[in-house]
Amino acid sequence: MNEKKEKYLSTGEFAKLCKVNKQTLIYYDQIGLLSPVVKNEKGYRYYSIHQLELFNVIDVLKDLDMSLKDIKQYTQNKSPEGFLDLMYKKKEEIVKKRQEIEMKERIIEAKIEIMEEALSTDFNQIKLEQLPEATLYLSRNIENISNEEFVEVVSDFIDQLYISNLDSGYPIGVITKREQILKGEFTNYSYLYIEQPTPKEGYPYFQAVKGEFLIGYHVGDDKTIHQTYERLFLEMNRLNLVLGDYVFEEYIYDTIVKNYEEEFVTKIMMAVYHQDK
Amino acid sequence: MNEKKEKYLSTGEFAKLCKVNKQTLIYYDQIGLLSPVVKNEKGYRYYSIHQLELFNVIDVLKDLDMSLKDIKQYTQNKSPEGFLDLMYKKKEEIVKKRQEIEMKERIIEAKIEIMEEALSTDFNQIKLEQLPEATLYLSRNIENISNEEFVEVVSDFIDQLYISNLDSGYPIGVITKREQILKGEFTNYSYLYIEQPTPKEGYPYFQAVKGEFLIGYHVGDDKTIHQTYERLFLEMNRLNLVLGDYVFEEYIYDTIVKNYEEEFVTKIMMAVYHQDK
DNA sequence: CCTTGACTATATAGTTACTATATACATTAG
DNA sequence: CTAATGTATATAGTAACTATATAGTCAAGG
Repeated sequence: MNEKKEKYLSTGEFAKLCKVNKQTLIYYDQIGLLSPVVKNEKGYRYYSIHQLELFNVIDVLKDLDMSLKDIKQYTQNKSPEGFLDLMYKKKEEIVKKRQEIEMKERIIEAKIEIMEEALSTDFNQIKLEQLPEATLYLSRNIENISNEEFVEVVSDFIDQLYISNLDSGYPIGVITKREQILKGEFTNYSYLYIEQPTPKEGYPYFQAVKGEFLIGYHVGDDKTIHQTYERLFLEMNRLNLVLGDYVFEEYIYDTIVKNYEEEFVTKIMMAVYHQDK
Repeated sequence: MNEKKEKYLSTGEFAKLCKVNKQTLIYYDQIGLLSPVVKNEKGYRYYSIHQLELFNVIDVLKDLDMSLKDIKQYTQNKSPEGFLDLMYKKKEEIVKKRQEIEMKERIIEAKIEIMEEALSTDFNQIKLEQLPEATLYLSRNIENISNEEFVEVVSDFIDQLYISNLDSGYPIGVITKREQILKGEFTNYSYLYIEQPTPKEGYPYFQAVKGEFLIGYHVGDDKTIHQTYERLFLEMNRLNLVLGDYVFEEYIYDTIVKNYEEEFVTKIMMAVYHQDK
């Protein structure tokens, strides 16, 4: 009969169950966070399986950015009510954490999509394409803006993306109006934007665009982008096209995948329509 | 015209956008992970907004347990192909990470459920209840087992839970057969089990149970559990019930919410049937 | 023009949660 | 009975910040 004898686990065995280093358990014992139920005369530690549940709870709390000190605070003053309160709080935190992970997953997926497209694109070719309707989240107007104002607009824009969970992982692009383009002010942008593949209801500042676009790629620094615009204008003339209201620019290769500005690639999408219409 | 002048952000401004401490950016500059595009003669750092995208990528990689050293390794040797490969790899990792978070969310939910039930329960009362069908994941048989064998069974059981994603957050319980109960060997358990609220197809070792149960609560150490069993037997007699094949025990209050064994609470669920049947 | 307050910088020390190493004693398997 | 494996303590090292101390910079107001 094994009624009397309780079943214990050595430090090594318990560490294996917890999937941590043995030293970590010794450390937890030292700081008084999780001590074995029994310590024999030789100083050997013995844990009970019930302590595995406690370890798992500690592990979850740790994952939710609770310091070992704060966790210890709780474990030294345990109660069902206190634990329930803690769990209510941590439930909210873990939902937020999950959403952040989901967001990061979307970012990775978006990067993969962009890179795959880029790697199968000939940057010398100019294409005429019918682009589908898209929903864009826009910044405030940034025409002829000062550096300080620009910083503020960008900050607000990024903050909005963050607090409203609008970051789709797609790159931030810029919109330039026909007016500026015709004046040759190719970098006097009007808005920042980010595409929203699954737009949410109830958000303002969205603008749908749809129609025919002339698409070209600029390789190199922004300062030389007029060269690519000239190539695009030539192609427009050749195809008997007229410039529409807006031009969209997106970085395809930027500081994330290239070390030098000369290797950066910007995708230029000009709204156009047929002259004979 | 602001064509020539590029727009820059100071360390403080950029830190706010990145949602990190200014010191962190200085640290990243020091280790050569992310340096500002411009550093003026006074040593002031100026970042471009494009660097925010790079920071975000670094942040995602960091979240996926990549060391700053390894991230630096990549950033010093950038290429679209290399980045795409990295993203493919990290996509898999983040899916795993999300699943782990989801699991932890389930654990928290299960703890809340158990605590809420416990807090509204009178541990002195013995109830007769019809329990619905439940799917249980069982360990190997642990009757009359030695300590070493027990450790192995528990390890295998926990490992299986982990690798098959079967941990529902519900507590691990024990099953004792009528045979042992009648012999008074209340702690000579036959199996460990964990309830599976959403059982997965294709897993063996599952056993459904359903029927009438006499439910009581033991407050205190396992060693005194015979006292509660005696109370349960009295109630069985009073209600003209006969012991069924199995008894289930689950810890309701254990080392997670109570500091002393005398305060632990075990829920005992005895399968019973009516004598006159 | 000068001062004040908010910014910037560097250098260095401290923190958290491990993790590794060195040394010594204990237990168990052949 | 020895070798291999396990345990222990003590101490030092690590990663990624984070805080502190000290000093230079800059723009705005009196």
